[in-house]
Amino acid sequence: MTVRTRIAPSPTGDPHVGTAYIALFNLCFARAQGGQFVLRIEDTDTARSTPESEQAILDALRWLGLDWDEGPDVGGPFGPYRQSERMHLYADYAEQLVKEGKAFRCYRSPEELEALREARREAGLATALKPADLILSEEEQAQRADAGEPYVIRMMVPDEPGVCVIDDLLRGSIELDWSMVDAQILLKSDGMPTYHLANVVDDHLMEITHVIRGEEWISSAPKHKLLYEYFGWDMPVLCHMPLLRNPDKSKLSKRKNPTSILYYQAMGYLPEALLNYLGRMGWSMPDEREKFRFDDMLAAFDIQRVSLGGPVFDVEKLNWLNGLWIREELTDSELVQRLQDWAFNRSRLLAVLPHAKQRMETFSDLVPLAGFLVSGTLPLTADDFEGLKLEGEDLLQALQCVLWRLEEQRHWTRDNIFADVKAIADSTDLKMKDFLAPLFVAISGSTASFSVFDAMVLLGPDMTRARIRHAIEVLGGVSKKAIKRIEKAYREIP
RNA sequence: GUCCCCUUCGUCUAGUGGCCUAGGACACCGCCCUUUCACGGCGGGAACAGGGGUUCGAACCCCCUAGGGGACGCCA
Repeated sequence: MTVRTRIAPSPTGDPHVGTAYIALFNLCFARAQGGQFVLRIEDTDTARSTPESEQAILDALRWLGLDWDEGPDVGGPFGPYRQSERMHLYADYAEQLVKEGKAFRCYRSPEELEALREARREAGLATALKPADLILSEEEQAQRADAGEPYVIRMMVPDEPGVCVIDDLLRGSIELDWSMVDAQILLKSDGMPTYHLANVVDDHLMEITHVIRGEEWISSAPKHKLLYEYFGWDMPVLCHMPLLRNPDKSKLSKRKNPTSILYYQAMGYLPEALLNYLGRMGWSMPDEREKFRFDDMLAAFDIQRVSLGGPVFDVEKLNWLNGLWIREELTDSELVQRLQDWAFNRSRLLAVLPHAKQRMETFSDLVPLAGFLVSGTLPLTADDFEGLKLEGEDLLQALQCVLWRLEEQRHWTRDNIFADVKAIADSTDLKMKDFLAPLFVAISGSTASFSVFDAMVLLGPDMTRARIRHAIEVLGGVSKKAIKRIEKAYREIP
């Protein structure tokens, strides 16, 4: 048996630990059976996916020690959907389905769609829009086509009651109601395929035999199964992994937890330990060992040992495990090397020194001045924010707004960060200087520090957000009631 | 709201009908080690969501209820 699995991470700007988690299990599953693991980054959302973000994912996975095989390069990891010569592939397949009556052109506008969904909601029906709801009269269709209105291609789906049976490697048969399955868009009006079409076409062309993906995909499996049937292709074996969770059990998200691999890098975790920890999420060694290498995991791997309850990502246990790795697996000289590679290297120091140099009188000033750049969580207390112009509820609101704004920032440059912070500062009647003071404390632990914007650039988005989040916590946190009020104010900021 | 998935200590988990008076790990608490803090060692509290079946026997199989999560986009 040749097993090929693949991963289609969604680059939300940074390499997500959830992506590494799925990649790890794909890799173990494939290799344990002598198969291949083919990595493909699949994001047809051109607004957010960039060659840089895709490269960052590959780099992060390599840093963790994961690797992959070169498969038939149908998608290929480097922005395949932006390559225009490949674009027609998906359009061709979509057209083929239209010709066969298995898909149709849809000229409905977003407003019409919303109205249709609303009507269904009111009628107490599922909001899934069916072909019958969407298809226009022939005259109307022709009229909109002649007017050159944009259209999408949607797949036909059953309208009559019934269930679709999906077989899952871990969960057995899952019965999903066809009433929940809408006439999924296959080709967007910009000519891009949606995930659903691209995924099925690519998996087929790449001869993928097994798909291991997150649980959030279960409900769209019927669409995929239907597409395989429409095309007359064999469907891969499906396996849905549990979702990594925040401490409150919701799906792991950067609003509640650092999710970027880059953050764990910046915090100074060993890649071996982080990978080890991910291997303990929903999985265990037969002998219940806590500490193991990737090779050990591979040798003992059995997909049936995956437990289905969504595991909470517990930073405390990760910390313990990382400490264990440092103490037990690294010699002193190896540790020296790791530390040098991590932050005490030439290029890193060169990036920091220009900011510190102006304020240095002796070498020994460096660590007090710039130590916060290589620290993790700062030892802050509410007292550190005393005596500033901004205080109380206003302070929390300011920090929360900055945090939200920065969470949306995709391009982490000094200018962009400055613009983000300024926008929020302008919404208050404070001077920039006074507005910035608490931010200094949150980011660097002191009001006397070099430019907070330079510091944020050097710290990177995830560490910056973690620091602000920590500051909010130290200040007592934002109550549910306050969050509503702040959200309202936030929305009014241009 | 509708559909689906899930449910063992606070957290990660072992457990696939008798080995379970439910084991390990993190966290917490106590003691020891120690000039301090860690590390390490020893010990402690802490769970089968609830209710019905099936069975000689149920954490494990079935049903119902409850709780949690996910999905319901021209995002993946």
